[in-house]
Amino acid sequence: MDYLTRTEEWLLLAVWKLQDEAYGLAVRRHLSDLLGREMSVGAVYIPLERLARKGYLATTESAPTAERGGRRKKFYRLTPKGAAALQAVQEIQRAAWASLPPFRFDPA
Amino acid sequence: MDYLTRTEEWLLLAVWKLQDEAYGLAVRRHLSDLLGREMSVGAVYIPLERLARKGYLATTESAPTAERGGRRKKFYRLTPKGAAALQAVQEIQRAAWASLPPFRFDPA
DNA sequence: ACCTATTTGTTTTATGTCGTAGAACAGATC
DNA sequence: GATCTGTTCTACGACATAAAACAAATAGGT
Repeated sequence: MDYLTRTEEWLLLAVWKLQDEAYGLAVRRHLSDLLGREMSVGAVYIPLERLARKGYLATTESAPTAERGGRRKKFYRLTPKGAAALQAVQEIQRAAWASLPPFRFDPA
Repeated sequence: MDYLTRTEEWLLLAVWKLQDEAYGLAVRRHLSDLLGREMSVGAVYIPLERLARKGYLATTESAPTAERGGRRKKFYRLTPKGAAALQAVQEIQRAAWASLPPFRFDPA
């Protein structure tokens, strides 16, 4: 596609919004919430890693936290390249939705 | 995904905009134009057929026209179901982009 | 009139990437 | 050790794409 896919866009936006709390499961909760439907674990982690590999996200490992099950988290943050990709796709979106005629459907 | 993919969205919008002239190659030209990059033939026809199969588009065959290479065209038009799917995905988009903090990147 | 090159259009084929569910694994606290 | 939070791995279906094949029409020279 050369442009971000939709899930890629949503993941980048989730990371952006969550700021310092953007790790896998938090992103998953955020998006499940947004979409009104549970996302599978793989549907989040795999694309996140791909986005990191491509330079749209940067990662840092946290130290383990003092919480029940407090395993070390892998935090993501949006890179300038990621922000640029978001902007690019949003501009296309705007253009694609611009100046549509009114919707009519004539069964025929 | 359960939501339209991005190419599906763009294809539906192109069909919508082209109205009575929405056949494969016209859609391809329109989108290549919009995206500023040539789309392959398959990248248009295959998803279009899938969208028709799923009920987002309806099709009608034209009679051959009196033009050079005037082979019969296969016209698509957006169905109410297609319009509803577009609206659904657009609402999620709006929500996803809402209330983002300002973008900052601390290399670190 | 014919014949073949060209044009417009659609279908098919093959392949790589993406999306997804779910199980497995890891490491911490209770 | 049971349980909780978190990440990685595995396997498979769906989607995206390029390019070739196929189809059916006209154009134009002879």
